[in-house]
Amino acid sequence: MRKTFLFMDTVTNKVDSKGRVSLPADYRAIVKELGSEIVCYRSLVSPCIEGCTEDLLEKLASEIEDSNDFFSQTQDDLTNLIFGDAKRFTFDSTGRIVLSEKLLKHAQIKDTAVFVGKGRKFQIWSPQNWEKEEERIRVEVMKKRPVLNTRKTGENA
Amino acid sequence: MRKTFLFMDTVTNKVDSKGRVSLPADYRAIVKELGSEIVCYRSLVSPCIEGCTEDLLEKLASEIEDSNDFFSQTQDDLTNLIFGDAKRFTFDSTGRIVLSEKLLKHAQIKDTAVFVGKGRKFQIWSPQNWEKEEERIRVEVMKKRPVLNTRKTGENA
DNA sequence: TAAATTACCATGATATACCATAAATATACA
DNA sequence: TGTATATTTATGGTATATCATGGTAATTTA
Repeated sequence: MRKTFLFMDTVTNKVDSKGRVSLPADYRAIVKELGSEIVCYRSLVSPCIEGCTEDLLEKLASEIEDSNDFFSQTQDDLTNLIFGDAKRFTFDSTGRIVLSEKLLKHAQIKDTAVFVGKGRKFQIWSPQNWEKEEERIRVEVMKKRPVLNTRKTGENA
Repeated sequence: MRKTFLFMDTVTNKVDSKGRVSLPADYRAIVKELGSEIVCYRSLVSPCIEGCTEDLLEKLASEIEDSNDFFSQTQDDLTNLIFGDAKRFTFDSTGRIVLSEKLLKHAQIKDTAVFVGKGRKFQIWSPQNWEKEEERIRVEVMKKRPVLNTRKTGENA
């Protein structure tokens, strides 16, 4: 039995004319082993699709429910946005899901999708947008690096 | 029920044309006993590959998850950088992993890999780069410990 | 019944698991 | 202490399984 469930790595797959795309095998293995399902929604801040297991959304819902934080209203609103947008995506026997026109348009994906692991979540980008985003992140993280290095879990790499 | 799990020592192994390389036996023993897997990613600051057990990344994921909120931009950047680059590496019955072209290129490794233990993590260097790095570290340490630097020959330093 | 959606099959490319041998290390024994 | 033997480890080669992807059949739905 596996102990860890992390979406990792960056994988580029083709998207056919029907919006079909193979979910990376590693991702499928996680979903299968958790007995969960994949949920996708439009990222609130970036031109990309965001995905996670249904488990995680459930956890998020519970947290909001149990929270007595006065300032959680913002997060509550954001959560509503996501749940309003999210949709389950089951993959067929060959491991493909069919992304909707709405999602593809938001991420500006035509015939190629880039899956980017984010631990509990993952993102799906167009190659062009991901290239830009990767560069932005690199610059951003380098700026904050000294701060990160003081953290116990901070990578020195 | 082992007490300590530390990657130690420096081991040099061959890398074949397919990127296959034997993980040092001691490293394998740790992974096996933890029931975990090896995860590797490009070092952000050095021309080398970094590795650790999946457990460690899992812990990191949980900490990020708990410390920041679900929608934090900082969290987004961090997770993209770390998990987007990291990849699981399972070794076969003979103890080898297959390093990706991306990792090998970053570390400038051709046919020889140097494994360097770093406790919870380890690094993989090309012989040339490791030689330089070792020298750099030596100089750095000496700067910070002038007392030790009374001897002119730093052979045993 | 036409269109759209979903499930299944086929195939080439790639990655992975396995086998055999060589080298290195540890162990046993004289 | 030195030599022989056993055991673990490293490495080259190859068979096998997996994966991504194009195509098609079955099913739904409008």
